[in-house]
Amino acid sequence: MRPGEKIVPIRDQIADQLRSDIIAGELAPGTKLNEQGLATRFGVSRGPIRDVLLQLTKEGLLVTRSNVGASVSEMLSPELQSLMVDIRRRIESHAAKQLKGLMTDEDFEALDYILDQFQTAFETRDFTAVTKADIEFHKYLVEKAGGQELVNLWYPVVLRMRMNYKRIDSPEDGVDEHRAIVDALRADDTRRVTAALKANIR
Amino acid sequence: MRPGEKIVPIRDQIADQLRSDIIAGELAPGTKLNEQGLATRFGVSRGPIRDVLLQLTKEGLLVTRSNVGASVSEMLSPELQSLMVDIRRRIESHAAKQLKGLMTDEDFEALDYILDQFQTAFETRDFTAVTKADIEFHKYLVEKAGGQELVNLWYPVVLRMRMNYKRIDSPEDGVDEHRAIVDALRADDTRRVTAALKANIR
DNA sequence: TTATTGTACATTGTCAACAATTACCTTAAT
DNA sequence: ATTAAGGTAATTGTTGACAATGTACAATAA
Repeated sequence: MRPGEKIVPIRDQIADQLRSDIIAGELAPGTKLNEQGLATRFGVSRGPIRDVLLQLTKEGLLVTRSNVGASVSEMLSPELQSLMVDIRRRIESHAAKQLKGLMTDEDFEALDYILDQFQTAFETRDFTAVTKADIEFHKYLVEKAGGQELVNLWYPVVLRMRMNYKRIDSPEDGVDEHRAIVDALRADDTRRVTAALKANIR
Repeated sequence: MRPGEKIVPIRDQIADQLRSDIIAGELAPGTKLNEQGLATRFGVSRGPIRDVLLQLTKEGLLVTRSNVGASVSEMLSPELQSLMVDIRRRIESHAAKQLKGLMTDEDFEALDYILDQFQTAFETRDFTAVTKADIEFHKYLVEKAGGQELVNLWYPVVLRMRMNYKRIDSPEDGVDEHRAIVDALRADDTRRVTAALKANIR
């Protein structure tokens, strides 16, 4: 197989799809997810669907009650929301420290590519794609800094934060903010990276 | 049915068992978990086992590779470990704030009961039970303060922290530290609660 | 009318068989 | 001896059928 050609298990694809739907608000909080329905929709049996529902439940996007099923989580209380922001900042600040002297040309190339997608998505008003690119950008840094381990901690926090945003407050200056982060990373200036991240996370 | 008599699904019981084994160190990092083996051991089919493995993977205790299987996670790096401590303190400090004026007599009764178990477990040198009681204590507070939502965020952090402890450093004065927390809660003194929690989390 | 009980239906939980993928071991060539 | 290729066994992924549970509604009694 050609290197770089990666195989994505169907269950991950289904999970991505549902995550997008939830974050984009197409599945409103409280919406009940029927296993058989999803199975038919995605053309698989209920087995993989159950895996996906369990996964999204652990990520905080769904709430599952025994023998009843899964439904989309309600919005976070303001208190929890600000706690999430706080924790996410902590994690990414931590990542910024670890990244000192670690970024390679390939990394910057990858980040630039993600930012291009971000820009395009923003210009075409595809806010779902904007959100995905935004998450992808930060995820790249978090993974680079702390590996899958850190991503696993960080991911549920971001998802829960994103769930609470309306599509309207997609930041006009999101691209600039992210470019500021990349610039600070290029300068290998941890303090500036941290500051740029804090400004971007809200 | 009498209230308080709760039904625990077998899959949760299996998950609890495996969690204990991992945290107690009986399943060393890197140990591969065989689905069929676990199924036979617990007398169920592979279905529920797969659910459990996926769950523990999301909690960070296991690492799963596609088409290969699940194995016990490796220890955290010192950097990640201290980040975990930091985040856990943030969460429980947040909980402390929310608990102001919220604790009832029933709550204190429940906490005292957990502490009794803690004491007994410690005296009989059952360190697995000590750990469970310890986690149960903090979990009670976190859930009371922020509901299942907050527990879902907090739980993986605690589990990953606990995994890295040897049984030897089971604190001699764990009981006292927890009594201090309860006392501060009784006095409804948020600052003291926070301080007591911070001292206990390490 | 209201509360309760029983019944039918829909949905989730579990299971065992089958398919797909990976890991291991044997064999052969350099 | 080392490495590569092939085949076999073990393991995970998926499926459809069946069991267990919960929900909704209708019938009944207070």
